[in-house]
Amino acid sequence: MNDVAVTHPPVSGAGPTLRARPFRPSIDRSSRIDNLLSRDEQAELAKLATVLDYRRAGIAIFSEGEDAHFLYAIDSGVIRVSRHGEDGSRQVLAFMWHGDLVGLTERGRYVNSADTAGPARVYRFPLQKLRQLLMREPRLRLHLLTKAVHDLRSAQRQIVVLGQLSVPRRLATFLHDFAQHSEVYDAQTHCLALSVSRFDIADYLGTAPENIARAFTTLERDGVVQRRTSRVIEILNMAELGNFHSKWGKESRRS
Amino acid sequence: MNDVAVTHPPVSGAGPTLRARPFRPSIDRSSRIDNLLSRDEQAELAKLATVLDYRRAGIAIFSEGEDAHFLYAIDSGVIRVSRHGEDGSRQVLAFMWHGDLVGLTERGRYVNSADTAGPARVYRFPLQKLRQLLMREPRLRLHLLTKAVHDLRSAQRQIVVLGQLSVPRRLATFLHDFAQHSEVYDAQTHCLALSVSRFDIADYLGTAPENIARAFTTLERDGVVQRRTSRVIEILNMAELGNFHSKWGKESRRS
DNA sequence: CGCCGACTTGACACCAATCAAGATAAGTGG
DNA sequence: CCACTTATCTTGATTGGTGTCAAGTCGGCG
Repeated sequence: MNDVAVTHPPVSGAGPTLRARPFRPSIDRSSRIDNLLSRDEQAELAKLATVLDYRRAGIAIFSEGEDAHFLYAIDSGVIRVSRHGEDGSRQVLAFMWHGDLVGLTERGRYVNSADTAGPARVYRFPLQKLRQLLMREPRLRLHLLTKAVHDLRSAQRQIVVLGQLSVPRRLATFLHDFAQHSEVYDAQTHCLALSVSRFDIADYLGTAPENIARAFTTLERDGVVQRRTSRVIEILNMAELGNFHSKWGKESRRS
Repeated sequence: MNDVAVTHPPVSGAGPTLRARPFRPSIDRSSRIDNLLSRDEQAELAKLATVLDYRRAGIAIFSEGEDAHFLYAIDSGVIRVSRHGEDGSRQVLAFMWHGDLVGLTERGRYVNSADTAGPARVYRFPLQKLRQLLMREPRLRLHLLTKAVHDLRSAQRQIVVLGQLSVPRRLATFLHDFAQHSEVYDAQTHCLALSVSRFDIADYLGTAPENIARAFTTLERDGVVQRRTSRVIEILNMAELGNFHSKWGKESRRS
């Protein structure tokens, strides 16, 4: 019944009944969406945007292989970007936050899948009109280039994490990254509210949920974190979490 | 003595004695460098370019953390893009080929290191002048955006490889990708000339050289490849090489 | 209050990391 | 051109980390 979205349906395909609502260029949290863009450009973008509200976790925004008609910009919530194997395996490529763009395509089709990791609001832009706007507004390209380069750096970092680090160290890195987002980290209490499941973390770090639990135990034993509940983690030593080459790491080999 | 480059020195820092030589917009192999660019734009780019010739493998083009002054476009050869751990470990992020751009930066510094995996020729563009040109030529941004998005897809693919696949399957994927480049793959004889060492492959696939050798043995046992020499691989079953989810794969788990 | 899913812990097998050593190829100097 | 030196590659043996199956605990929701 309430399983999906609301005021503006998130069903894929161009919904004829969608009511376009302007998206707010400047909200309390500094919107990274519209950095670099002038007022006019923002206004033009806003005319294209549709607001989608997702009520709960696990709702598909789009799936890999589908014909791509939209680009999505996240307003609030956390979006999982993932890729699925035909055997049922899943690799979470990234968790996306406020200001991030989602909807990477290749030859007109989505390369990845995206779904909600919890309640979320996103802006939806029709690719066709976005392309036209892109032709008219060269500055918008620079903006997209900045976004793409940012995502590229993140992806490369994840390659290093998966290629070099042990599971406990991967988890430490993940927690460190997650704690950079004030939506889920309270710097006062040093408490991190995980908005994703152990399955999500496991699929993001290329391992199994059981190993995530074990890795938490390891980190607790070494005194860098403390589980308040399974979803609320108190961070005792943030510096150690972010330190790639502290203990638990795999080791090197010579060239 | 001859350890480094030639007609146009590759030493970092703006070399005052460098002689700018126009780079050829269209060479025999379809140059992916200048797709989407008009003649005028190509000409402008050419005026900025310096040609660097690297004679042998292992020469650093730039290193992570350095102040970034140049963007590099590969003409011929294979370039390793990698990141180093303070413990001596190395993760090869990508092998770059003719037409690829190298020199990702963050806040004015190179994020990665790049060095030659063999003799190579690259074009070098001063970032300062490139930025000016970028302001004047909006189409160039679209070109760079295309490149960045391409690299992003490649990086995401590598995340899946490292996160999901066993070492033999990773090697199979690597060989499949390498064989897409006609510079090193002879479609007639089905022979792949590896221009990189076992160390390079190991660091690219997040494992050790010994395991690469073992993975080769596995692939041979299953009849998909055959080592002619350690650097020349005959490919017996290309389809199987590219099939992510054939045998040797790790398995799934449910959500 | 009780069911159910998410999380955790334990046991065990297996893949991969590591150390050691031998085989092959390549580069160097006589 | 050959002999020597050296790096690269391969194989073996052993250990440790992680995948996997199984069971138990915790917490939330009906």
